Amino acid sequence: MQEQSAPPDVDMQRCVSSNLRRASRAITQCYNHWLRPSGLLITQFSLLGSLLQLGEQPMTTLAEEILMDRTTLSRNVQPLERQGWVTVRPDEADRRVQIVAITPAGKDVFMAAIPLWQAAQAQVAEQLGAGNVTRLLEQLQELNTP
Amino acid sequence: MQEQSAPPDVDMQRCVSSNLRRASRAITQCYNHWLRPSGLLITQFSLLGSLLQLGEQPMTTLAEEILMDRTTLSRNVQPLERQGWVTVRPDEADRRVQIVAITPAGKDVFMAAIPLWQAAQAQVAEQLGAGNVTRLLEQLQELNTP
DNA sequence: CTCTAGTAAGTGCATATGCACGTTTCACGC
DNA sequence: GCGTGAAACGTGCATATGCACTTACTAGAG
Repeated sequence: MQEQSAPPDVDMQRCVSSNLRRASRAITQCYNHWLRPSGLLITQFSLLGSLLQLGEQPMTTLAEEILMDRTTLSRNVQPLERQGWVTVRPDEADRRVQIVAITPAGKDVFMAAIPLWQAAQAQVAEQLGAGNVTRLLEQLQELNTP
Repeated sequence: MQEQSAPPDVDMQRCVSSNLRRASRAITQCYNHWLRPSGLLITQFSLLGSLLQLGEQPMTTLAEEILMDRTTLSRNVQPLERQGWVTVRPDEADRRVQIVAITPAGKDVFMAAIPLWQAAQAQVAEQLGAGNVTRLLEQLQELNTP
C-alpha cells in the first residue's frame, strides 16, 4: 500500500498561521471598507492612534512598542508623511535617531475617522458577540508576547 | 477645558484589526522560521497543502476556497510555478479558466516540510495551551464566515 | 584623541495584499 | 450567426511585510 496524497494529520484547517492570516485579510478589508470615507487605511489609523497615545517617538522605539519590524514601520510612515499627517525629523542629540511625530492635520484626520472605526468594531462585536471579542483580544495578546 | 489628545474610548489595544494583524505578523514569522530549512514560506506551504487536499482547481475557484483575493492568489502562485512546485495551464473546455495543480516535486517539498510545520504548531500550542488553540481556531473561523 | 564595538537607519530584493481597469472568452437570446 | 451581458483573468498601482546588507553615528576603552 502506498502513502495517501496528504497525511490525515496535516489539515490546513488546523494551521494557526493560515487561519490567522485569513482572518487578518478578512477583518482588514472590513475595517478598510468602513474607514474608506476618511482616506485612512486601518494600518494608518492604527499608527496615528499609537502616536497620539505614545507621543512622538524614535523610529526604532515606536517599532518596538507596536511590535512591527523597524523597516516596515519606516516605510509605512512614508505615505502618512506625504499626506502631512506625520513628520520625521532627526533627533538633535543623537543624529542617528529619527523622531516620528503626528501633526495637527494628522490628529484631525484621525479624530474624523474615529466614528468609522467604531462602526467597524461594532460590526465585529455583533458578529462574534461582545464577550467573545474580549476573549479573542486576550488570546491575540498572548500570541504577541513571545 | 479642552479635549485631551486621544479620547479614552479609542484605545488601539482594543482594535480587533490591529491586534489580528500584529498576531498575524508574529505567528507568520514563527512559522517561517521553523519552515526555513524546507525553502517554503507558510503561505506557500499552506497553498500546496490546499492543492493536495482539493486537487487541481481553477484559479478563481481555488481563491474562493481559501478565501483569498483572486489576484493575490494568482501572484502567490508564481514563485511556486518558478520553482516547479505547481503548474498553471488553461482549461481545455473553457479557455478563460486557468487550472492550478501541484506537481510531484511540489508534493515532495510539502511532505518534507510537514515535520517543521508540526514543530511550529507545537510551539504555538505550548504557548497558548492546547484547548486554547482549538478555541482560537473556532473564533478565527467565525471571522471568515461573513 | 583614536579606535572600535555597538546602535539607528536606509536600501535592495522578494513576497503578500487588494482595488480599479481592461481584455478575452463564453453562453444565451434573438 | 450576432450581439450582449457575464465570467475569468491579467496588469498597473499602491501599500504591507521582513530579511540581508550597508552606512552613519555614538560612546566607551585605551
